[in-house]
Amino acid sequence: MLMNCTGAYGLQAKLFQGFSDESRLAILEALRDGPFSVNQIVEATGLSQSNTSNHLRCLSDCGLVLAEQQGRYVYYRLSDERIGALLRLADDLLVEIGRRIYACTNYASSTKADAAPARASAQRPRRR
Amino acid sequence: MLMNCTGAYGLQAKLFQGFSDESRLAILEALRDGPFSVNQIVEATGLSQSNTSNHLRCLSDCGLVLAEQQGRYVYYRLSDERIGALLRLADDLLVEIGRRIYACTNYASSTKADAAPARASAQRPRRR
DNA sequence: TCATTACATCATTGTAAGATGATACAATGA
DNA sequence: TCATTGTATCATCTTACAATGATGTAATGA
Repeated sequence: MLMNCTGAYGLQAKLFQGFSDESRLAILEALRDGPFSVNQIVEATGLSQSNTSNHLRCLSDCGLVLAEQQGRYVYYRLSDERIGALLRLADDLLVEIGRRIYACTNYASSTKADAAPARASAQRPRRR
Repeated sequence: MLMNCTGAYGLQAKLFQGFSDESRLAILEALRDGPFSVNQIVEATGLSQSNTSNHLRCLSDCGLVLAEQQGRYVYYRLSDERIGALLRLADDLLVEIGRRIYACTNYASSTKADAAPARASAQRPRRR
């Protein structure tokens, strides 16, 4: 399953995990223009059909989208207008800290020894 | 590193990934009461010291917290007040969809054959 | 200079979960 | 009843990444 959500912040973490994937964000953004069938979402996002279904199941299980069957189509829509508000607020935040996030390498970057030198991180304060 | 953030929603996904961990949420919540040193955060959250440092590095790299060294202490604080607003908005959302998130099993639940029967999911619409 | 404290980093391990291709199932129409 | 279309599920692979314990390093004080 997605997470244990045992601790105090488990639910919140789980909610944010729903937003923490590029494909799911693309789906949620597409769904802001109204209910769409799976194939319409596939076309809008460029994801594969099974991948889209997987993410839709995740989003549906997490309560972020609602599904309604009409004939052989299943139409998905956002379950709450505050989802859009949250995405907008995140956009505001990104304006401020976008560059820092872009430079984010986390503590796994040194293991791959790829681009950014981990020992000479310029984002965090260095000792004198 | 944390993510590739190549696509259109890469930055947003990365931002939300910063929020998508229970330990990091606990740290962020603790930091809403003002700047704290690492040890203070360790005490407030109950995480191990190295684990706390790892998460703080992630949060710092992602721009969600700022670090300032004073003597041998490093004080961390939230980098933007909208972080608190975003957490509050998430709380509002959770009031609405909390139960559904709690029941979230995602598509990995069936592989472990543990609790919830995957074939008889009651959260999503079933065909007639 | 040495000990202690505060914090960061490293190496390792285990697990979560995204992507894919194949397949199953359901709804419609011929 | 059969073919087609729309969607869901499954098995598998691979990678990301959280946690841990050990160690490194900087700042302070004795």
